[in-house]
Parts: sequence; C-alpha cells; structure tokens
Amino acid sequence: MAGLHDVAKLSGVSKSTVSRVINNESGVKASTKEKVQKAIDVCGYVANQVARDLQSQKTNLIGVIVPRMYSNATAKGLDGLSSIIDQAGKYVLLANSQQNHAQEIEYIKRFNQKRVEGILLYATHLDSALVDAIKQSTAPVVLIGQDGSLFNIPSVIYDDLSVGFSAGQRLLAAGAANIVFIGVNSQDIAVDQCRFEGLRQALQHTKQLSPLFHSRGEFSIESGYQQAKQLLIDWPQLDGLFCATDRIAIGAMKAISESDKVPGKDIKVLGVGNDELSQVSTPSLSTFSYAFDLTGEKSANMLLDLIENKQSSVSKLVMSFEIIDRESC
Amino acid sequence: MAGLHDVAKLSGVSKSTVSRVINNESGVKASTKEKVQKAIDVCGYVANQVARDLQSQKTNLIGVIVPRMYSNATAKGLDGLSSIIDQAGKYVLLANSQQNHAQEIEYIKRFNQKRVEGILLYATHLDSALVDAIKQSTAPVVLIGQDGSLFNIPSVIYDDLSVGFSAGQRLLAAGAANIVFIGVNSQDIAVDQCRFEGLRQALQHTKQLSPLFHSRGEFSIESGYQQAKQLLIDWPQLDGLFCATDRIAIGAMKAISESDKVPGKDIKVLGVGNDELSQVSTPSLSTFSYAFDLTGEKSANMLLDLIENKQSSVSKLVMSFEIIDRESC
DNA sequence: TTGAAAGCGTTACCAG
DNA sequence: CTGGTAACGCTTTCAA
Repeated sequence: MAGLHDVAKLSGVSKSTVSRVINNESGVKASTKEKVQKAIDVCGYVANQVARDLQSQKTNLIGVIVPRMYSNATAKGLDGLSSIIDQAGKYVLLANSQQNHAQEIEYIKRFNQKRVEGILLYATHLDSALVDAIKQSTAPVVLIGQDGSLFNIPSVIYDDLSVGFSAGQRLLAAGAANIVFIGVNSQDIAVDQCRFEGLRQALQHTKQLSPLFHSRGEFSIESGYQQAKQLLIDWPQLDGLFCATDRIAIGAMKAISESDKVPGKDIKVLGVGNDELSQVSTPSLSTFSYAFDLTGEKSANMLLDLIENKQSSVSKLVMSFEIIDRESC
Repeated sequence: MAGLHDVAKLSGVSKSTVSRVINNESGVKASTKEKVQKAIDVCGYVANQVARDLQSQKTNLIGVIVPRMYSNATAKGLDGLSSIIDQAGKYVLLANSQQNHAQEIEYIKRFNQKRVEGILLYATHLDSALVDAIKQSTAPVVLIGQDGSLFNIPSVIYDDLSVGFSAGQRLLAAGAANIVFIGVNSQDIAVDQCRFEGLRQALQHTKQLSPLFHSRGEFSIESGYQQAKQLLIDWPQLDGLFCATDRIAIGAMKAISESDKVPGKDIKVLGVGNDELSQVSTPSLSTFSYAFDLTGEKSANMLLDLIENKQSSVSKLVMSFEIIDRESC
C-alpha cells in the first residue's frame, strides 16, 4: 500500500511537501501542488490515519458499550448519540457485552488501549468491580441508565422512582387496590428497584397500601406471559399490574386474556417505555414514554464536554418521562 | 501518560525487555519480570494500541455502516455480527448514515483511512457511485440486504423474489383476487422491486392476474396507514394487500379497521419481517420471518473469510425465510 | 517555497 | 537472557 514516501519519490519532492499538499496547507507552489496531486492519484494514495493518530496523540474515537442491540433504549439511543458524535467529527467504537458483566470491564480496558477519548456505557447494574474499572479508566466515562453519581461517575438516568410513583397513582385512580409489580433482575437498580420503590411509595402515601408482590423475570414478552400466568393463580384478588417494561406488560395482558379476566377492565395494566408494541396491542397499553434518542444525544454531549474541559458542568442528568394514556389503565 | 520508555527507566531495563514482559514472551528472567511488572503497576502503564497497530500494520477493526439503528434488521443483525467479530478478537467501528446516501460513500473512504480490515455495509440501494466507492475500497466490502453480485461485490441478501411469490400464492389461496402492493422507495431493489416482482409473477403464473397497483411510502406504521387509507378509496374492490414490511402492514390494517372492512376477512393482509408487532396486533399479522441475527453472523463470517483468504469461497449468500401463518391471511 | 530530521510508542531483529 | 537500533507512516519543527 502506497505511503507518503512513495508519493514523494514519484513526484520528486520531499515527504514534507507531500504532507503539506495532503493537509491542504498554504505555502506550496501551485505547480508542485499539481505535480503531487497527480502522483497521489496515480498510486492511489490513502492517508494512514493510524500513523496520524499516533503522531497527533488523538484518535477521535468514542467507545460505546451496550448490553444488547435489540432493545428500544439502545437502538434509539445509538441513533441519537451517533449523530452527535458524527457531528463532532468522531467515530463510534462499538462493543456489545451481550449481557455479560465481565465483558463490560474487559471492554473498558481494551478501549483504553485503543486510546478512545471517552466511553459511553449503557449499564444494567453497577457493582464495585465496575466502579473500580471506571475509576481506572483514563478515558472519561458517562454512565447511561444507572445512577453512578454516588461514586462520582457522570450519569444520565431515567426518572425511575417518579415513574413508579406515577404508576401507583394511576393504578389507584383507576380503582385498583391489589397491585403486583413485575420487575426484572434485582441487580438492576433502575428498572427493578427504583420503579418498584416508586410504586410502593405511591401506594403507601396515598392509601396506606402495600404492593402484594414483587415478581421478577426477564425483558421479554414470553417472560411477562409466564409470570402473569403464575400470578393469576397465586393472587386471585389481583386487580392492578405494573410491569417494568412494555414487553413484559404485553405478555402479561396475553396471560390475563387467556384467563377469564379482561385486561384494562378487571385488571388494570401499566408498562414503561412506550414501545411501538404498546400502541398496537389489544387493549392498547397505557405506559410511560422515555426519549431514548434524546438520552443518547445528551449523553454524547456530556461526554464531549468532559473530553473538552476535563470536567463536566453537570454530573447527573435525569431524563423525564411522559404519561401515555391508553386502554389498559 | 506513561509509555514503554517510562517503565523502562523506572525499572532500569531496556524498552525491549519491557515489551517482552508486556507481551508475555518467554525468555525473561523471573526476577526482572517481577521488577518490570512492579514498575508497570506503579506508573499505571497501559499499552498504546495505536502504536502497536502502526507497527504491526493491523488494526483489528471492522467497519460497519447502517442506514439507521432503530430497525429490526439492523439491531438484530448487529447483535449477530458483533458476536462473531468479537470472537475473532476484532472491533466494530460503527457508522450511521442516517439514510443519507452520500454519507455511505464518505464513510467507506474514512474507514479506509482508519485502515479497517473490512467493511460490512447494510444497503438500502445500490447506484453506480456506491459501486465505484466499493471498488475503490482497499478493505473488502460485504453488502447486506441488496444484491451486488452483478458488480462482483460479495453480498448477503434475503430471498425477496421468493417472498413476493409466496405472498402472491398465499393471498390467492386465501381467496383474494384484487391485490395491491405497498412498497417503499423504487431505489430499494430488494424490498420494493423484488418483492413486487415476486408477487406479480405469482399472480401471473397461477391465475393470469396482475396486481392492481404498486403504492409506495416509507418504512413506518404511519405511512402504511396513510397509504391504505387512500387505497381503500381508489380501489374499492381491494381484497388482498401485500406490504413490504410488517410495520407498513400494521398501519394498513388500522386503516382497514377504521373503514367498514375487516382485515383478515374482507381484505387479506400479509407483511414481511415477523416483527414482534405482528404477533401482538389485532388481527395478528401473517408474515414471513427472516433470520436477521443469523444474517449478521453469516455476513461477518464471509467478511472474515475475505480478509483471511483475500477471496471468499462464496460470493453471494441468499437467506431463506419462514412462512408465519396468523389471522390476517 | 522546500527539505532534512526528529519524534509519536511500539515491535523485531541482531548482537552481545 | 538483555540491550541497541531500525522500522511503521505520518507531522512538525528548524534551516535553507
């Protein structure tokens, strides 16, 4: 592959001059410029960015770590952040941990070797090993989806406590009193713990009630279906169901429909996320909408700030939500 | 930031020896190894992969270009391909063209500067400018979703003609005779042209019929809704509808429901993609299932082959589909 | 307006 | 077993 050297030889000038032409610097005679340009075309020279990066000590690389791609939060988030990063003239180096915790830490290390300028981490949990890895990272890290501000890690999070609280209020207002929460993994503070806690507080505060049960499963329709099936047996008095995600809620509604109950009537159901599924299901699902794409943009901007100024003006950003009222509650 | 040089000074050995320790090469006295290791820990040395890449002339980078992230095909595809690329010890450099054609060509160039080892391109169309850019690329390119084999570009595509043909047969078998196709952009050979052509051939071949109309819009529920609304006015005899994607079909069914017709009964509807939406809608949507994740894996493997052997054993891979029978047809 | 040479942080080869 | 030195392909001084 042709290098600067070859172009120089071919056009009979020095490497310095070729470099100047390539970078379009002023102070090169028009005739030599042409000569060089011709040589470049002839040998099909393509600048080697690796060498440039080494020389300039700057890679323009932003590392992004996600637990999985097939998810509204990450897919839309990536659409948002990639546009910001692109505008900044930088590149996205993408790593998919495939829900494997250990991988996340590994990627942080590898990204630092690759000399990324910053890291965006979509997290599903936050333990001390991960916190340590983030602290060790030379490249600044912005956490998305879990709150790391207690450990001084800049974070962009969703207002999960408020969502839970609002869910509780809506279920009560719709006449439900025997309410169950279907969450995910207890390690997932944001999605599982905070949303439940918000629900709990709403019931307590408004009617001195407690949720009947905190069920847990996975982020899928099938899992929601299976859990609801069991819940209908265990808690026959059930009349309100708050699900940590829309997919779980969709599955749960299917289970309810298959029993002798009617979702949205006998049992009020609420999801979170405003997945496209939620507007298409029968009954359509009442839920909460998060601006996933905007979250990606904000996170990217926060990281760019951090890179630029070595310290961000905000260390924690809480994304609000919108209440979506449909038929299920 | 500490470099090899600093570690060498700190531990009182040469750079060569430090390099050997870092790369865990044999032939280093245990005591010096320890000494060096200590120095590494002390100054928090992290190997500079940029320098390594320059020296080794190898970046382990795979460029991936997508039109958008928020799509089943790309999200699931990325899940598949990233696992293969990761297994191969390589990295994904991601570019989001945001449906902007010119960007794709730009990214191919920039990726070559970054010295990626290969490029995976999710394409929505294929014009001569793009073909040229691909030909110019030093890094091998595998095309996903559009057929570039005529131009000698290795491609992984879906069997869109067959899907269209099968759709025609199913609609006819269900009793439809006045059939309309809702496609997308005419530049999209695979999704718009091939699927329509398959439909046309099935109608022609089986019953000497022709499709009533070829409508076109975007990849969205809303667009499907709008188009179907118009179609119901223009073609009152309409009794079969083949939609290029499930989302379009979902929108169309909504329009049908809002008229005095019943989707799945008065008008048979078929989509493509087996989107999760399709199993949740009312009526549930009959469709075709593509293995998007597997497509990503196959494409990645094909590219790795190409990188390894400088030429692939297969130059075109056609992914098959599965017929999903539900209520709408 | 141009060229020579140093240096970015590694690895690899050849001596010792 | 270890060290010196030359690359890798570029940019950036400093001189000419």
